[in-house]
Amino acid sequence: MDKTQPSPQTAPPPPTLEELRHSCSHVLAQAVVQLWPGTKLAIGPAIENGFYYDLDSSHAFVPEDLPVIEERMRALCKERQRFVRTEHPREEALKEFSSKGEIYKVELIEGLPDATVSYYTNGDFTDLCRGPHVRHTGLLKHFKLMSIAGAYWRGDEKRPMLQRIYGIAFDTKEALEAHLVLLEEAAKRDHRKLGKALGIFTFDDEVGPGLPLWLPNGAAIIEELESYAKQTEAAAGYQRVKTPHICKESMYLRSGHLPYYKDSMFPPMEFEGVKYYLKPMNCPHHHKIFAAEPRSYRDLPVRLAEYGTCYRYEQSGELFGLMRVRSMQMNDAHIYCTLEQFQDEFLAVCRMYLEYFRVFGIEKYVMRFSTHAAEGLGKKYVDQPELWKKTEEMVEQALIHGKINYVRVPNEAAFYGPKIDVQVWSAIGREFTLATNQVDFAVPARFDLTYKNREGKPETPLCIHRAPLGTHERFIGFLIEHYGGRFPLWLAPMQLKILTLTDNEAAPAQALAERLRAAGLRVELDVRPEKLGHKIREASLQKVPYQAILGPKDAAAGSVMLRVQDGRQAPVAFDALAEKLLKEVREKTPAPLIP
RNA sequence: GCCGGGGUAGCUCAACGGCAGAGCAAUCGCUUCGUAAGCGAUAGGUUGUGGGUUCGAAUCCCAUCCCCGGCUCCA
Repeated sequence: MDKTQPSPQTAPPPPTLEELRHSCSHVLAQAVVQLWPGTKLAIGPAIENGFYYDLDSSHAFVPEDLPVIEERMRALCKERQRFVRTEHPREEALKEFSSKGEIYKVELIEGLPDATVSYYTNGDFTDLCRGPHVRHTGLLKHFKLMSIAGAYWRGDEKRPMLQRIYGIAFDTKEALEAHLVLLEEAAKRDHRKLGKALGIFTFDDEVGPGLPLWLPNGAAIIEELESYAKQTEAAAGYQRVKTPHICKESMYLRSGHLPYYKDSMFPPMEFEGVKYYLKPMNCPHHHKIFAAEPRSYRDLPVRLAEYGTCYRYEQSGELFGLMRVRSMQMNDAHIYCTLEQFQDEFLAVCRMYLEYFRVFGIEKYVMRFSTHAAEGLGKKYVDQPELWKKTEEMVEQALIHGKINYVRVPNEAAFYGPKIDVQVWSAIGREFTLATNQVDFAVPARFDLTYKNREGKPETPLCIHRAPLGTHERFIGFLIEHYGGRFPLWLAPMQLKILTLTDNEAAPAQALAERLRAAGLRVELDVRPEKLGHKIREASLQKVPYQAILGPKDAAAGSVMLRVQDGRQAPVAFDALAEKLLKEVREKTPAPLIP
């Protein structure tokens, strides 16, 4: 009923998501201050998919507060208060906020370089904010408060912990609802939930947190992944090695890991006066294999691969299902090569990634290229700054040359070289960090790794650390969510379930199962005296790719009715069944096929 | 590690100071059946663990372990 509404020609552009989200966080703070006067305000930025506000209140927020706060926010929005931006000299703002005891705002202003700072005011509420905001609160409609959480002030664990309230905001009702549907869908696909329901893995209090136990169905997936990886690596000229799970302290002192990563390693065990550590990575062991024999430039590149089990003492609060664990099986390999060979080797690794993405149906990916700190080389730098820079240039050139989709992220490199994190997006658009690769110029020298060059002089090789399939733990966690538990035939723990109609089919069903198993297929039998609908339901809930229905008519015809979960089906002769399924397994068909 | 929320049957959950329950799964019987739940019966528990308060504790308090949402971290 806004009579002053401007004509369409002069209508202001619709608010952007950033404006909506900033404004929502402003109104959130306003509502909280009204409900709990004296709450100190910290910061309320717009974030991907939403916004949050950090608050320091004598009131301890509980989830039940969220609807109360949200109701107050909606009341404020109904008032259609204009947001008014004002500029104030820095000193004046400092004085004003310190007089109010807004210590966090004071610190924020102190960190701002500009001579003036901006406030946004609506009604009687004013907040320090850079903006931008929407014109008035009436434009804020499609938002929802989601959760409360603790957050360290300025992300520093040594500083006070504030209370953070998260919300989401969109420009349309449809977008908000779509996002909520996505969250629901994500919850349904949660690998922890599906992993349990499908009998893939479990945790046990007495085994310990972060130490997954792989159940038979999980082990079946592991075996398939591993054999695929081994096949791929063999074809790419990798050699397989095996190394122990522990080693002496001196190796990690030499590698340089111990000073940096001691906190993330399980404490050492000591015997015969020597400390031994569980290995948190395979690199030093592989370096020792490289060093085990004299190497010539003719031998390079040397590619050593191992599905090595590593142990990392992740903090208890960091553990998360299969995604962050304390024992992990890595699809690891180290490539030792010359500077000249670097680009080809690096791109071959990238191509292996792309092939994996294709096979697993990963459509969106990005390589995060992590370099050294922007200013100087920082503490992580070991020695030889020229070589460090050169390595980064080499990596970046290889990425460009190979037309690899990458983004540059400064200051997140490993201590021995630049890092490439592989981000992928699952079928429902959730982001995962699957794997991380490093280019290492530092550690081979520390291990005195050398090869004889053409002139017979010793030279230090470059080392590429690569793990395209990451760890079994994280990769299978990703696959569960990516496929929603409906694995392609080659990975499915149970590939086919034979469902009988009457007792008369029990014997032929058993014979067929034995035949298929002998062919190498994972087959289960359901001969219980249950109705077919019941059996189909159970097999569907177990997400078995194929159901083979065997009734009197099928038995007479010498075939089964091969059914997929969505109900499509076709008869397949006993004699043709194994080959049909094996073909799909060989070809790694993404979804079950009905002839 | 930090802030907050949780932990009840194999699973999903109820009971919230007064006899610990339901559905599904399981077991046993009946049913021999054609495309996502056939019928009946039985069994299933030291309410995560250890203390405390109380006539009485799943319920209130303390400690501890584990899980969840975040923060921090992620070689």
